[in-house]
Amino acid sequence: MRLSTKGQYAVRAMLVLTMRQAEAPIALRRVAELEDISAQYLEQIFVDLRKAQLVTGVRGASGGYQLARPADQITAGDILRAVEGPIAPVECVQKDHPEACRRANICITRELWMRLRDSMSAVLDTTTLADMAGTVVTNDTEEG
Amino acid sequence: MRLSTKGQYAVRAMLVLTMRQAEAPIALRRVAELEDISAQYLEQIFVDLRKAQLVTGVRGASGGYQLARPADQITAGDILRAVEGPIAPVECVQKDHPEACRRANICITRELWMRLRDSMSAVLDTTTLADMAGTVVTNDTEEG
DNA sequence: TATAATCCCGAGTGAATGACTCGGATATGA
DNA sequence: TCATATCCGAGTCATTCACTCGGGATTATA
Repeated sequence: MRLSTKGQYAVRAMLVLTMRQAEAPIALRRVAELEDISAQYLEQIFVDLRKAQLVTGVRGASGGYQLARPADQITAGDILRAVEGPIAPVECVQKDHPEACRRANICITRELWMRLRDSMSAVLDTTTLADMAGTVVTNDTEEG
Repeated sequence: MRLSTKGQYAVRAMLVLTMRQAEAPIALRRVAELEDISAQYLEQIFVDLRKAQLVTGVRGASGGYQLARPADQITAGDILRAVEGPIAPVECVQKDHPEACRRANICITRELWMRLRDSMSAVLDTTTLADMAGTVVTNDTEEG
């Protein structure tokens, strides 16, 4: 029942983009340094984030990444779904699941997993990057 | 963000014990048959459940397993913690975690993970076996 | 117009985990 | 005594995780 580092890194990286939001895009390498994440691994993560249209990449020298939407319109759920797939404790309660398993109608545990999924979504889908950035005590993001 | 099959099997197995609760203990092999789970794998799961004092094993012929407490005093959280460890989306927000990570005080994402953890616990720790068994429409547990 | 900086992309890798299996030892009711 | 159980440690095989490697395409800037 653990989040992968991919998910954690993605949220942290998105928060860097949020807090350093300016005219100029910020380079992946810079994000990696600030958050102490392997740049090459972070690259893969940004591929997912870009495909999910959460960030836009600017190529060429002095390029980088920017949020694709305002920070109050991107939730933690958006980010996690982009890099980790559907938020569901078990496969049979995925929102977009094509077919239910054949014991769905008699499955007692299914209701539990649905309620668990919903309680997770409730937190993740209502917490935006702006919310999170707002809780910061204006510390630097650098290592402490 | 997926539960392992171990956790799912554990809950299903405990529900079998709940619903077939009688004088006699029920054999592991029977539970495995009813729920279509590998008996040898289920054995490992019952080791965890027994160590967590959620079930008691009765050895010898016509032995088996029983709930160690009434079904309304065992929660889904008890079961999952027994077989999967602490319920926490990331390590740094485990309830029994010995030391916080060194960036805990400046870590923005930590609060999100704590809220996520709490929302998960809220569901899992308030749902008992009795609750779940109560929702059943008196169908047989056999495959359908 | 070089050139360095940057994003973009597919593939590979080594360790860890997940989901089991195997082979037994121990206890006990019939 | 013997079949039926729980108990227990170890082994296996596939998958996933958390990266690394080696390039190609694009673009500001010197």
